[in-house]
Amino acid sequence: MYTLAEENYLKAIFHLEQEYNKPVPTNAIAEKLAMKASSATDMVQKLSDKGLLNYRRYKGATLSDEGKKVAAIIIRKHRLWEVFLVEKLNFQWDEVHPIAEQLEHIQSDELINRLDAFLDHPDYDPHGDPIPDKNGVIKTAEKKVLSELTKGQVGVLVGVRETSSEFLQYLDKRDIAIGTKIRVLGREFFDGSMVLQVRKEQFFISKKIAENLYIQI
Amino acid sequence: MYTLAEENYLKAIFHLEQEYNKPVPTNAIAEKLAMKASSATDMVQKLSDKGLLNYRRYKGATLSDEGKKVAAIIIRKHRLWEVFLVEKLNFQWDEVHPIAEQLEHIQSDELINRLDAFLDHPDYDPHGDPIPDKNGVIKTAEKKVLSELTKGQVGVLVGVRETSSEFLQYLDKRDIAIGTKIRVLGREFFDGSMVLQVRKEQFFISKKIAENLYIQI
DNA sequence: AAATTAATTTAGACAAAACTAAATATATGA
DNA sequence: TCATATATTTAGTTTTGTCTAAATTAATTT
Repeated sequence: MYTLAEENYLKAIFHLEQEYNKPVPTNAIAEKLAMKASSATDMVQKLSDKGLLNYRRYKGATLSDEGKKVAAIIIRKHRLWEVFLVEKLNFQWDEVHPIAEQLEHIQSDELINRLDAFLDHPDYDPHGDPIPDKNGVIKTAEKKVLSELTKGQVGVLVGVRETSSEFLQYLDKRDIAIGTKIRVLGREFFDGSMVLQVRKEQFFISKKIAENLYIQI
Repeated sequence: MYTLAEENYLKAIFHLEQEYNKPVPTNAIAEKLAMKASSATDMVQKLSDKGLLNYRRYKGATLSDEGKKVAAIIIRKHRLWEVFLVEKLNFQWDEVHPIAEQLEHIQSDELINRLDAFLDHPDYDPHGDPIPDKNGVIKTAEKKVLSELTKGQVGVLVGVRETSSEFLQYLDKRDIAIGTKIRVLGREFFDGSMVLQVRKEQFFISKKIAENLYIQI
C-alpha cells in the first residue's frame, strides 16, 4: 500500500489533470498541497520511479494507468464517506470535506464494500460528484456550467465546482441543492450575470456564481 | 493534537497499566507495539516531557491525568467504531479490531458525537468492553473471570479477555455471545476445566477458555 | 537573439520515529 | 556480597517527507 503522503499527491494530481488536460506543473501540485515546489519535485520523482506517474524533468507529471486507478479508489472512498456523513450522521454538505479527507485513507476493501452497500450504492456524493466504482471507473455525466446556458434553457443542478463553505451556504440559504430545477430567464452580456427562475421565485446571480454550478439539460 | 505514534503509545500504556497496577516497564511497551526497547525509551521520554506520562529512568511509566484522558478518548473512538462496524455494517465481532485501530485516529469531536448518537449511545462495544464517555470516564462494571466461579453459580457473559479471531470464533460456533446466561455445573480442580450449562445444553470447557470469559453475577 | 524573469530541480539540512550496538542500571543467585 | 544475567538507556544511524538556498532550465520581453 501507499503512504499518506503518496496518496495525497496522487489525489491532487488526479484533480489537477482534469483542469489542465496536459502534464501538471510541479508548482501547481505544490500549491494544491500547500508545500514548497522542491518537496513536490522529490515526491513526483519517487512516484514516477514507482510507476505511478509519467514524468519528465521540467515538463510536469501525469498519472499512469496504475496511478489513475489508485487515485480513483481514494476518491471513491472520500465520496462514499461524504455520503455517509451527510445521509447517516446528518452533517451539512459544507462540513464533510475535512473529515472525509481523513477517512479516505483507511485501508480496508471490505469496509468500503460494506459501506457502499449500507448507503445503497450511491452514484453521486453530496456535492453531485460521481463516485468511482470498485475498479476506479468514473461515469462522467454530460454536464454544462450554468453560465454557458442561454435565455430560455432549462436544466437540473447536478454538481458544484467550488466547495467552500461560503459558497455552499449561499446555495443552502436560497434552497438551491443538487436536483433543483433551474430556468434561465435572462443573461446580461456586459457582466455575465443571469436571472433565473427556481420554483416560483426569480433569482439574480452573478457571473461568478453561474460559473460554479453544473447543470444537466 | 498528537501524532499517530504518540496515540499508539498512550493507548498501549493505558492497557498495560490495567494489567500491571504499577509503572509499566519499557520492555512491555515495546513488546506490545512490536518495537525495540530503545524505541520505547525514546518515546516514553518524549511523552514524559510533554506531561502525558510520569516516568523515572529504569522504573517504568504511568499515564498522567492528561495522558489518561487522551488514551481514554482514543479507546472511546475505537469502541464506538467497533459498534458501528458490527451493528451497521454487519461485520463479525472478530473482524473489527484492525479496522477500528485505524478509525480510532480520525480527528473530529463532532464526528464522534454524531456517531455516538447514531448508534444510540452504546455503553459497551461488541466484545463487552465499556465505552468511555466524552470526558474519558469509564464505568467499570463489577465482573469476574469465569474460572473464579464455583459449582452452582450462575452469571451472564459480559466480556472477553482474549480477542483473537480463533477464540471469538470458538464462542460463535457454540453460540456463546455477550449476554449469554451461564451456569457452572462442575469444576475439576486437577486441570481447572469446567462443565457449564448454556441454554438446554452442557458444555465442557478448558481452564484456558474459562480464564478468558468475564461474567457478571 | 540576448537578457531577464519565472519555473523547476538539486544539494544539503532537519525532525520524527524507527533501528543496532554499546554502555549502564537493576535484579538474581551462588 | 559479588558475579552474572537481564532490563533499560544512550549514542549514533536510517528512512520519510519536509524545508531553504543555490543552480539550472524554460519562457518571455525587449
